[in-house]
Amino acid sequence: MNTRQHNCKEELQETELRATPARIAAMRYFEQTDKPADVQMLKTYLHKQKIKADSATVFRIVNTFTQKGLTKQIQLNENKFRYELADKIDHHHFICDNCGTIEDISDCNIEAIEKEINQKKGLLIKRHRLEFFGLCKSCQR
Amino acid sequence: MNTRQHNCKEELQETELRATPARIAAMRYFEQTDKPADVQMLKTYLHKQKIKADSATVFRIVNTFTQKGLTKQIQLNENKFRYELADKIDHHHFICDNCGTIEDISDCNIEAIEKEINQKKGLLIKRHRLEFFGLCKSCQR
DNA sequence: TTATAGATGCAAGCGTATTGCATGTAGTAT
DNA sequence: ATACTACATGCAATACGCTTGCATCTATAA
Repeated sequence: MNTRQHNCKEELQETELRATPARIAAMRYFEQTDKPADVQMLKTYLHKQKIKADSATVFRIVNTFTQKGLTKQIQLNENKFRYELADKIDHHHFICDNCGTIEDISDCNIEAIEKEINQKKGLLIKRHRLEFFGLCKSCQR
Repeated sequence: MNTRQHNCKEELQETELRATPARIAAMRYFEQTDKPADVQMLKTYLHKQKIKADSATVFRIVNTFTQKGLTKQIQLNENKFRYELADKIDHHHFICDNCGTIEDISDCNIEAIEKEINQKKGLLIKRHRLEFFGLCKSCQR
């Protein structure tokens, strides 16, 4: 659920990317759902929007989006990448072992931990990835 | 650096796995180094130990190890899996963007965060994965 | 409207990971 | 020590994610 309403076309032009139908629709996907998408999901979504795009194209789209900082690449213990908007406030994911649901988690205050690591070990931390696995509310029954 | 000294053969037998040369050597790899290994690395290591093992076999070895709880599968933003001992005390990884060095990080106290999430959202968290990315000490210069 | 840099489709190709089947071997019983 | 059996391995085929080269198409700007 992304409350901001973007003009996908403008957003693409701001990053010097041509506003092609496939890219506009992909952008719209990311803004309308908070489920990190893999290439197959995106491709399917595009087809439903009457835009048929080759897998290679979809791979290229997510790669350029990521490179331009629009999206970011994440891994949820699958042997493929997923992508989600990069400008969402810093958050993490919870993945249900049973049903696979992905839920956003925020307010983790990892920054404090990063600061401590920097002081202790001298590592310059730029990014982090944090995922939780377990059982969601309904799968606990 | 793992200070405990295991008898790899016994350890395998305890898990009802046959102590074949390839498995014993793989086990030894995991206990002698703290670098999470991918299949290629393991295969190369085995060859250096005069044990030639097919890639399929190495994949099967890490999968059975992981299934039996000896190792665990991790992802470091590459399109492949790595494996490391499962019984190491809870820790995380730092990966240098520049040179690729992997460093262990511990004492992060994620448990407190997990407890909070459980109370707030009712999610039952069983595992987590946390990785940091940035520049290591020598690459900062 | 046209020109052109950039995007796409298609097919080939690479690397990781899995699987079926025949063969080899560790562990066990004799 | 020997033979048996269940399990492990090698090999080849296959699946899948992802990338790339090249010809074609198109969004953008002149």
